[in-house]
Amino acid sequence: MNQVLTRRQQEIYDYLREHIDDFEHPPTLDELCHALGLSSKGSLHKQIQALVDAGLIAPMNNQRRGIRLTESEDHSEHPDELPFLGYIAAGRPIEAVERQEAVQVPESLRTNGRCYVLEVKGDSMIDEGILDGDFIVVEERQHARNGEIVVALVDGAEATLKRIEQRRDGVILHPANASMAPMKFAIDRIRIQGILVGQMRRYH
Amino acid sequence: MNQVLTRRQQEIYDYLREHIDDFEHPPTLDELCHALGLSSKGSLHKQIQALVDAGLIAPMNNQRRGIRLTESEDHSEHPDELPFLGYIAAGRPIEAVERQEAVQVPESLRTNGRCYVLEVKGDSMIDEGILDGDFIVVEERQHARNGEIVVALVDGAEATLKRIEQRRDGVILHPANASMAPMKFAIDRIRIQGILVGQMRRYH
DNA sequence: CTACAATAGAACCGATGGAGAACCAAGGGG
DNA sequence: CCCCTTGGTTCTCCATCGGTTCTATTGTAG
Repeated sequence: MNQVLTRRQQEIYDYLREHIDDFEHPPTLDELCHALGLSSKGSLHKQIQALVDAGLIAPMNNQRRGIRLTESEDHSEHPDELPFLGYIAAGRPIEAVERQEAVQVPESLRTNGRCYVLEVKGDSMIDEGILDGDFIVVEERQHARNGEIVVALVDGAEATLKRIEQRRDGVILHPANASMAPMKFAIDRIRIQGILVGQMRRYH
Repeated sequence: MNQVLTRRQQEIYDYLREHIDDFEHPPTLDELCHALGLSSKGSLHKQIQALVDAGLIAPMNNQRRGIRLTESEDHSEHPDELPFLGYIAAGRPIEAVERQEAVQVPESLRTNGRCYVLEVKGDSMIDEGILDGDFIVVEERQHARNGEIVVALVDGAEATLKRIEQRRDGVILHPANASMAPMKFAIDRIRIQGILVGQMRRYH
């Protein structure tokens, strides 16, 4: 069963991991075809079947309930905890914490995607109510919609937390601090690492 | 018993979770049919039966008006949940929520005392990074140290979230919003209801 | 050239959801 | 105590949706 995926299979699987939650219900083959720009559900079915064989998609034996990813079992033991990866400060790489810890995060502050927790250092997002010392919940994702707050990697080195605006001719990162100016970059200098989905602060 | 729901079954279950409280009594099949736009209670019954088999609806053996959701067993013991009491807006009493709900709150955001959760309305604490729509965790307590952020009751009527300064001759409540001024009260006009110990925000 | 991935498209067919009728049990009113 | 209403249960019938299978075509790597 476990074999290597073809390039297309990998593409489709990646697409599913990212977008399966965009669907109201688990998508049918036809819906997925449309979303992927295919026009033959027969073709798609072959790819899906390969992913089923690889154990990545729940097999649906002639049932009609749409396509679901197999549950990743690594969430099993601590369903209410997410990994704490380290500290993020504007303009420096994410400073990883030496030994991986876990942080309790309520369901409502996360998504179904892969999430992790960072602690914010610095005041670059202070006007959005994100303060030094706050914990943020980030969903691992490579694409963002304009206006979302993202963890972005500049030149593969500096990590930063900013509101993003993606244009044809470049990417603008907007800090939320009156004393800092937006910065514009060529598209290929920016890599999105995740999207801000939650935030927590303690006062004691 | 436990199997995956079909699309329609999921729809109907979602509908029930959402609207079952709209009915005066637990609904009859006919009422549900009407609400769902069906015209045959026989058909509906088939779907309901599937949900019963899936363990989501309490089996109703020939009882009338017997459609009830099975208590989600996760209500049983949730040490990680706190009661959600309602909304707090500066200058108004706490607006209690009709039916008490619970909110997951990580341990790190609460204390050992009795805690509860409120949703913030308004911008009076914006400069402390507490925005409209944020959830705050409050420890029930009658006394505060100066500088703590408290839920205070003014004249037994208005609830408000402010940083507190207690002096010999009165109590000063400091908003965290440049456009609002601190207010001073006689000591006996203010009753402290709780202390801010945590805060959560969701971005999705 | 051969092998294989990828797609289009048609054809197939069984699961699903819905209509409607018949049946049955409980309760209320006379 | 009987009858009628209300509402749950069971049944058959049927259209359609959606997963599956097949074949044909094209592109590409070896």
